Order: sequence, then C-alpha cells, then structure tokens
Amino acid sequence: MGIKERKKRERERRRQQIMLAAKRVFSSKGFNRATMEDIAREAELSPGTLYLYFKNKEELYASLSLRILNYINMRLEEVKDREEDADLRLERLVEAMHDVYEFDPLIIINMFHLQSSETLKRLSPALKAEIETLSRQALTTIADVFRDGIAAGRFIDHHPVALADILWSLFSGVVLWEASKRIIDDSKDYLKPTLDLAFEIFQRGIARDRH
Amino acid sequence: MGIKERKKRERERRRQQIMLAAKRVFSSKGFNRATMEDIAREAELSPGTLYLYFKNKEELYASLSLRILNYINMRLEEVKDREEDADLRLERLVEAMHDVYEFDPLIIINMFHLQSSETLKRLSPALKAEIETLSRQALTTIADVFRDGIAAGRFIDHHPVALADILWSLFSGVVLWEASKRIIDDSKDYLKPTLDLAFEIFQRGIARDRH
Amino acid sequence: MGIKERKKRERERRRQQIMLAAKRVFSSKGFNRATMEDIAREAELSPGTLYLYFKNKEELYASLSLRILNYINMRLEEVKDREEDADLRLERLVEAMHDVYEFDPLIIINMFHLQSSETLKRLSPALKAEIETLSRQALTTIADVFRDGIAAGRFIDHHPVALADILWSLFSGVVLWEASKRIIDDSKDYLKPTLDLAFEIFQRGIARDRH
Amino acid sequence: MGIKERKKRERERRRQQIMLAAKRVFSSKGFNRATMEDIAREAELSPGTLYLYFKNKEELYASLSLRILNYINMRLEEVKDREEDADLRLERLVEAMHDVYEFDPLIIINMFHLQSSETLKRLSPALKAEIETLSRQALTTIADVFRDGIAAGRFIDHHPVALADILWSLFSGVVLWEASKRIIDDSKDYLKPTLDLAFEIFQRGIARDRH
DNA sequence: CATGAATGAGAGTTCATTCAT
DNA sequence: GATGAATGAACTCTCATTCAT
Repeated sequence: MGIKERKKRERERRRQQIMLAAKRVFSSKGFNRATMEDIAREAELSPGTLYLYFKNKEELYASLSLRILNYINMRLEEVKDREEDADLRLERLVEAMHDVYEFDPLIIINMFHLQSSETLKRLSPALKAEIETLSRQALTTIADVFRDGIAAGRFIDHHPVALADILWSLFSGVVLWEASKRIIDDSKDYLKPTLDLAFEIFQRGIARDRH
Repeated sequence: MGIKERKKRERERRRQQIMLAAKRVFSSKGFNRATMEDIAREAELSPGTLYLYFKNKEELYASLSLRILNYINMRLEEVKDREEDADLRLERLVEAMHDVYEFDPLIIINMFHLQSSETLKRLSPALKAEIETLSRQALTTIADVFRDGIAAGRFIDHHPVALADILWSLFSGVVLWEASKRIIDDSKDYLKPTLDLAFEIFQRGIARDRH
Repeated sequence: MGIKERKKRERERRRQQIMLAAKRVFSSKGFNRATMEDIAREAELSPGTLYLYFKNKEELYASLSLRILNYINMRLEEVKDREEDADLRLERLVEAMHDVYEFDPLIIINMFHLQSSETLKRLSPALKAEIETLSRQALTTIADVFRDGIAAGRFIDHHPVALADILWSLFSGVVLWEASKRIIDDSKDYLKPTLDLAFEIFQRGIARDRH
Repeated sequence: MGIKERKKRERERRRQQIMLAAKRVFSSKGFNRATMEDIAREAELSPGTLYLYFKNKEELYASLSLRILNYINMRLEEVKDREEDADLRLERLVEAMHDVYEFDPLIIINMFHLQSSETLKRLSPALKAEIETLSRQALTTIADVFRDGIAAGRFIDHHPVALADILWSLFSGVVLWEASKRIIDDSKDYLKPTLDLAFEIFQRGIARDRH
C-alpha cells in the first residue's frame, strides 16, 4: 500500500517533469517546430518514455492547457462564490485573470496559441471536447458575473455572454500581442502594465454612469 | 515599353492569383497543414511556378499580411489626416478597423494568426523587419490619435502607445476568439456585433468624464 | 497528345521499375524486414518517389499480387473457354498453373506469402476486397472445370468448390514448402518436378475409374 | 532433491503458461503484430519475466513449433512402428496428421506460418537447426512409409521423399488456405472436411491400380 | 516562363529488450 | 525469481524545394 502510494506519486512527478520540459520547448519553438526528441532531451528522458505518460504529441500539448484551464475555473468560481458586490466581483475577476497569468505566463501563452491555432482543429475529439467544456465553463462563470451586475444596474445592459467573450478576447489579445512584440524585441516586457490598463479601460467601459 | 508594361501587369496579376489561392488554403488549413501543392492546385498552377513569384512558403504567407498591413496603414492615415476632432477621429479609426476586417476577413485572421504564431519567429530577417515596420507604423498612427485626444482632454491620460496596443489587442483578440469559436461550432458567427460592442466599450472606457 | 502518351508510358515504366525492385527486396527479406528505403535503393530512386506511385508499403506489396492474380485469371479463363474435354481441360489447367509459376516464381511466392500472412488482415478494405475478388474468381473458374468434369462422369463426385480449394492449396503448399526448404539449403530447387508430381497425383486422385 | 524437483516442475509449468499465452496472441495477431507486452498481459506476467524463460521473441515463437514438431514425430513414428500393411500405414499416417491438427489447430497454423515466413530465416542458427532436424525427421518417417509401400507394390513408383514432400505440402497448403479464407469470412470453417477430402484424393492418387 | 517529377531530410511513434529494485 | 519503467534504434511517410525539359 505504501509502495502503491509511492509509485503513484513518482508517476505523477514524472508527468510533471515531462510537462515542465514540454512547456519550455513548446514556448520557445511552438507546437510544430518542437519535436518530441527536443522535449525528451529537455526532460532528460528518452523519446519512448514520453509515450508512457502521454498518448501523443497533441495530448502532451493540450494537457498543458487543460491544467491551466482547470486552475482558471477554480479561481473564477471562487470569485463568483465569495464576492457579492458587482463592482468588487468584477475587480476580483480581473485580479484572478491577472494572477492566472502570473501563475505561469508560458502556459497561458501556450493556451492562447492553441486556442487560436490550426492545431485545435486536429485534436482528438475527446480532447477537443474537454478543452471546449472547460473553456465554456470559464466563459459561463464570467458571464454570470456580468448578468448579476447588469441586473443590479451596475453594468451597461448588453448580452452578458458577449461581455464575457470580450473580456476573454481582451485578455488573450493583450497576452498574445505582447508576446509577439517580445519576439521582435526581447527586452521589453510591458505585459503587466498593459494588461492592468486594458482591464481598467474595460471596467470603465462597461460601468453604468452613476450620478 | 508597351510590351514591358504588359509583362509587368501580367506578372502582377499572376502574383495576385497565387495570393488569392494561398489565402483560401491557409485559411482553411492553417500555415503548417497547407502544402504548396494545395496552393498550386487551388491557383491552377504547378508547384514550381509558385517559386517564380515567391521565394518560399513563408514569404508567400507573409505577403498576405504585408498587403493587408499596407491597406490598414492607408486607411488609418486617411483618418488621421482627414479628421480633426478627437472623438470623431476615434470613431473613424474604429470604423476603419471594422472596414478592414470586412474588406477581407480571411486575410485579417491570417495576419493575426501569423502575429501570434511560432511562424513569425522563423521569417527571414528582411521579411520580419518589413512586417515589424508596417505594424509599428499602424500602431504609431493609432497612438498619434490618442496623443492628440489626450492633449485635447478628451481621453484619459495614459501612455498613448499603451492605448494603441490595447486597441490593437482587442481587435486581434476578438477576431481570433470568434474564429476559434467557429472551429467548434461553425454555424455561429457573432464577430461583427461582438467587435462593435468591444469597440464601444473601449471608447467609453477611455473617454474622459464630461460634466 | 504525343507528349501525353509518352508521359503515360514513362509513368507506367517507372511503376514497373519500382515493382521490380519491390519484388526483389520483398522476396529476399519478406514484407516486414523490407524497408521502403531498401526498395528505393534497389530501384535507384529516393524513398519519396515510391509514394508518388504507390499509396503506401502495403499497396506496393499487394500490387505485386494483383498483377499476378490478373494473369492467373486470364490464363485460367482461356483454358476454360478453349478446351472442351474434361480431362484435357484439367491437364491444361494444371499446365497453366505451372506456367504461371514459371512466369515469375518470386511473385508467386510473394502472393502465397501474402495470402497466408497476418499482413492480409491489415490491408486497406479496398485492396483486400480486390484481392479477394480476384482470388474468388480464380477459384470459381477452377471449380467450373471440376463441375463440368463431374457432370461428364470423369471426376469423382465431390463438391467442385472443395476440389478447387484443394488444387489451389496443393499449388500454394508445394510452392511455399519448396521455397522454405531453399531457405535452409539454397542449392536444392526441386520445385518443378515436385509440382509436376503433385499435380499428377491429384489428377489420378480425382479421376473416375474407367473400366 | 525434492525441492529441486519441485522447482523444476514449477519452472516447466511457468514455461507452459507463457507458451499458452504466446500461442493465443500469435494466433490472433501474427508474429509481427504481437508484442511481448501482449503476451505478458495474456500470461498475467510482466514483460521482463518472459525473458527469464525465453531468450527472445523469436525463440518463444519457435518453441511453439518445436513442441508440436516433437508431437508430430512421436505420432508418425508410432504409426511406422505399429503398423505393417502399407495401405493401412498410409491410412494411419493421414489419421495421425489429422489428429495432430485437432490436438491444437492454432499451433499447427502457427507452425506452418513460421515455415512459410520470412521469420524462419532470421532465427538463431541453433534454433533453425533444431527445427530443421525435427522437420527432416518427420519427412523422413513419412518417406519411409512410402518407400515400403512402393517396395510392396502398393504405391506408384516415385521418389519417396518427393511423395513425403507432397503430402506435407498438401497438409500445410490446406491448413493455411482455409485459415486465410477465414480471415475474409470468419464464419466458414471447412477445414476438416477439406482436409479429409484432400487426403483421400492423395491416397487414391498414389495407389497402384489393382486388377 | 511554366512544368511537375523527383528529391531527401526529418518527424512521430512503436516495441524488443534491459536492469535497478 | 519477478517486476515494469525506461530505453533508443528503426520504421513509415510527408512535403518544401529544385531543375531538366
């Protein structure tokens, strides 16, 4: 039993080790240019070993997104459950998204790359469905916050799902655009201030005038 | 001379024919899955011919972005030159971006894909520089509009380049996210209303309170 | 037009060149041990070229059998159509099978290997169906000869399809067994006399006693 | 001693357990598609354990044939020793082959597959020699029966080794061909009646006319 | 100019075998 | 003896690019 436990822990650790290597390699080379051998080398394992833990390259790639999507959902739901006031809730939502980015910038960038790429189309149906479900869940939670805020007369009266889409788009847009700028000039990383400002503008943009 | 002219025109027409085919194929398959043979077939030419007009696959891909970036710059500068009032200018700017999308949605999506992809890194330095220059130019024009608006006390006082980055990010984020949603459910195309609303929120978000 | 003709001829010649190389390599190494690179080297082509003419390794392998099966069917039907007398027909049938073997022993051995191997299971459905159809056709033709002979009172009265199966089994059995013996001792090739004797015994064995 | 005995018995039992699993897996997937892990799983052992009992995959595969070849030899020699009359001897010989097939159809098919396959070539020299010796022994015993029968004027006067080869070929040919037909249509198993008829025809075919 | 057959480097993946536990 | 995680060589197939015609 103790042995079984230890084995399980070791297996999990090895999975993490591979995912860590994969994250690095995918981040620096992108999905297509990254080879399984690159990842194996980075993880100090042999190529064959990767396949003991992940069915194929796509699953390995997508598993990175799955983990962060789960984390996102956890954070978003926490916000929804803990906070009552609409404005504060939006504030916390935005903070949560910020935290999520800080938690692991490379993975977030990976996730948005996956989301905006041809690769998404080609994932196995099961994997695609899982990603879709988690994404939808995140968007739904965000939309719920907007719905309540609109009902409370705090946000402008627009379809909450559309507002959620826009917040999500703004998030991914800023992340990808800043990452893209760093391809050209690696020294400048304005992501955090830009993201802050973007969220601030968004909040002002949907706020009801209060007189 | 007349012959030379005609030759040149014909050469240009052939280029356009190839780019049209490339746009279609890249849009439906993405950069990596699209093969030069696919594009040749779509253009009703042989693979070898493509190389008489474009140095390689990447150049062909990037040329699509170059063209639309030129168009964007033309439209943005037009706005900057023709309009004087800050709010109206922003209004026109946003309309221009909207038009640009309508002008050729597939190419715009292509461009943002390129911008947010691994492929960008691997472009030849010359090509990368050209794209960078055009992008910077567009962003600069947008930033100029914000600078004037801030000076005129119409927009909140933040770094105009940051505001430009955010508007651009919002644009690309909405376009990519809606395109991504269509991968999962092809029937729903909410891009236009979502983009409208996004821009509206942005405008409200940077507007100075007027009392 | 002349050009089109020539191209077609050249294409066909190239196909033959590849099949010739494939036959040699498959014969000496068997399906699994033979690599596409081996075949390409033998054909003095690059690996990629093989795929311009054959969809994959299996199709290349099976194409060898398809050609010989077509030839077999041609020969068998010729016998059925030209000859009237039952005994002479059987005589001619057996001669035809002999000729078929002589026509290209390596391919015949290949075909029986395919037929008796795990590989058959894994062919694409279309290819499997084609091989099945041609095999069935051959067996049916043979069975027809037996049916007539039985009706004419010349052969023992047993199910003609069973007799056809047995003749075919005898043919393949002798071919494979002699080939197998040559793996152990390459110098001895008794195939022809053994096949002659086997067919003779078969003929005696199904002949009706005439008194 | 008692302990040593028990250990030996247990070792032998384990070997049998592995061979049983191997037989099943090789039969359903063929040599190449069957993996050592498949066999280990079927035997409810770990892959590493298989290597404690068999040097490698080939030896495991060949060991199946060795066992059945030993059984065949035992049965054939029994017939040769017990029976005196030539016709009855042939009758018993044929019955013995039939029994051998019934004893374990899967292994017989395996053995003929090995015999007619590329794999045979690649066995270790020692293993190949062992198989060769046992095969030769079987064929020699059969040939002896024919030799006596010819001397007694009961069978047609042909080289007894050739007759033995033909009987063996007929046996393997029918077994493989019927197995092959079952790949295409699993429901039809005509092996036994076909084998009976084939042997009957063979017996008639080599019988001397009696007047 | 246009063609398209040919190239060949390179990728993902499998699996027989080993060896530390 | 038994395990099973890890290895890494080897395979098939793809496709951007070239070049003789």
